[in-house]
Amino acid sequence: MLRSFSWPILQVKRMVDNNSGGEADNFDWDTEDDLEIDNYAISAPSGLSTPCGEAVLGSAEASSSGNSPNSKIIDHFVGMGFSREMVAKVIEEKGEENSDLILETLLEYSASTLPCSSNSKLIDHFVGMGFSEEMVVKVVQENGEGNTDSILETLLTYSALETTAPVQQNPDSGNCSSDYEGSLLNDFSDFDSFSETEEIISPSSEEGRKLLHLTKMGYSEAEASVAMERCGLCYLIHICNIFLLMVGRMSKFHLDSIKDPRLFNCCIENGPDSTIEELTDFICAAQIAKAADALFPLEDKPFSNGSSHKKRRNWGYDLLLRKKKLKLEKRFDEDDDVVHLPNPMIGFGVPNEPDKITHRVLPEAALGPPYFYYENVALAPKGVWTTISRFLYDVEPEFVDSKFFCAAARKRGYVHNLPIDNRFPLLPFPPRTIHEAFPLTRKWWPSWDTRTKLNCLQTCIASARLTDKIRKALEDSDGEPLLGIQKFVLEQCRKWNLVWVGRNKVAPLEPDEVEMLLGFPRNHTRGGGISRTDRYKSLGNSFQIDTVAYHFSVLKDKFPGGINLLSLFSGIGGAEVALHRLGIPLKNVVAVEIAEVNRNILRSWWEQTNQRGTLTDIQDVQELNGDRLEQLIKNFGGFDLVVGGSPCNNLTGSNRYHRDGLEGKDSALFFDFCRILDLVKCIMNGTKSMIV
DNA sequence: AGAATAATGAGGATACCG
DNA sequence: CGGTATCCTCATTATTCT
Repeated sequence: MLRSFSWPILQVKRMVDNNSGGEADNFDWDTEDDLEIDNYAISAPSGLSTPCGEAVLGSAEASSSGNSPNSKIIDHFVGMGFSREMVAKVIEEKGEENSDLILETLLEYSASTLPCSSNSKLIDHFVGMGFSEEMVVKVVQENGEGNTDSILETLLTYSALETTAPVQQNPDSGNCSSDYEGSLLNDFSDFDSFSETEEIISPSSEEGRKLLHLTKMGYSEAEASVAMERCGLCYLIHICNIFLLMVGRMSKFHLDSIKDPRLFNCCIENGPDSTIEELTDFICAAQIAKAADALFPLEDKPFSNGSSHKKRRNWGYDLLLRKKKLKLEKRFDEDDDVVHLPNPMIGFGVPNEPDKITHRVLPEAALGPPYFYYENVALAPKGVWTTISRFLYDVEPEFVDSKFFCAAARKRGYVHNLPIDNRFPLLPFPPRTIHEAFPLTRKWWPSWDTRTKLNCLQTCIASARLTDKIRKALEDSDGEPLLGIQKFVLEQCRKWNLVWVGRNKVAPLEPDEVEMLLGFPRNHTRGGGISRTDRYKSLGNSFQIDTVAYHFSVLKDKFPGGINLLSLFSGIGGAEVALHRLGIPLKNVVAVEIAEVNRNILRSWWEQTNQRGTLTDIQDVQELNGDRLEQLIKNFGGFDLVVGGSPCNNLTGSNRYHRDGLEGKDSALFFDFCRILDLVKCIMNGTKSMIV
């Protein structure tokens, strides 16, 4: 019942029906990996000890009345949800130096005072969570104020009734037994279609209230709309709140982590199996990660030996996700929503091949503006593409192997909402075979190496030792080498993309040869202080220009005056180069790229090609929040195209150590793509309707 | 000389296909 | 069930920089 997709074309044309309609998974209420509240209590304080989340900071500043030395620290803790008096008292007692100690004490106090706090305080507490005052008063009267758990349960049940009753008749919904969470989860996790869900849980009369509710909780209005549009996040938050209340704390800090888009994934992946335990697991992991961020300011980087702080940003997830992965593996065995890769891998069609598809029906939510284009490796672990598609408005991925465009294979999936008729390729055609690409090597090519295409260009090259070993093995045999040797050599050549450069001599490709194969201008990545290793790495992570340009070509007619481009994970500028080579003028380009070498490459290409538009580079996708986007969009009136190929290193088979799927610390940045795309859509639609 | 940076070599696992 | 492909990471060593 769940996870049924609507990829019309795929279903009709390519998919052998695999929708066997498995039974609904049963609920998993076991507590095999119980959340340890102790752990939580330890981890969270350290995280809270330093100002970290924007929201926390923001609220602290907003409410800050003076600049006395400890007003800030008081505000800090007040921002976490503690009362001002209590914070002041504790700071008086313990001094303001040791924030860990302060927090611990605060927690002790609040744990002991919460249950017997004054009636009005208790009511405020729940009203602060978004319940209406009347409802809270009523429920507190019914339940007595001693048992906050049952108050919350009842509140949740009531509010669920309030929103679902008009549409859905649930005979059990009247009682507030312990399985209420189950029914709630069933309701909100019915993700068959978001629009349907939306109808059920947010009838139009409720919408404004919910939006208000979310904005009150610290969401920007745009984010709140996204959340509501997506899956009725309100329920999710309620459920998380149960846990937070149990732990005895409720603060913006927590909400911050709930806002993490990965939570969507957590819930959606688990579907009806989502348990409180899993959700709380998730939050806990998020807290740990956040705690790490807060604990170690940017100056000292204990986890990374020098480079990205992205690494530690996500390390807290590892614990959880490893656990979760095991569970998922079990479940996915029965799951049959696996994306089948097309064979031949030509997507909706490639130049010079028959079987083109020129028409498809996109889900309404997917329609632009803006156009979007997302790319990643085709051969990702099971379920990854299903998730990606689900997050990108259920658009069917287009799987294309670049071997139909150039002399090297590159199997990639692209999710986009571009038109697909009247595509045209870049001219001149690049070399399509190894011999065309490297004519000088032809005379060294042995007859038994029958390759005509290279394999995927990767980020690493074969070692000198390997090519030496191959040379020796070949020299040892007179004339035609033994079949065993041939097989070994061929295997290594395929694995490492070796080419023949002399008698018995194979070699890895040079960086400029890779540039040529990928469709970049020669020396695109050369010079400017970039090491050879980095060149290989950047190139190996890049788009194949001819392939991407073929997909982008449909934009040429639509944007004769030029295009505004938001390029996420832009790397060495594959999207920019592709558009440029198509002759589509680049008006305003915002490129987000973490690696400095890559930003330099793009910047120098930009200058060398005498671009007349403006290039804005941003270092980290995390910087690109609603405010920043709003400002950018206001400046030049919206993006026409949002492009991104998020990190694949946790998806690719080449990764021996951390092939963790979409949850991997780098590949999880996919969710930032979604977040940003959603924001862009919201802001642009918002501005349009305001103008009109 | 010692620290920072770059190059090197070794090293499975997953998933698909026939 | 073997054959095959995969935008790779880690520890160590070499090189460059200060």
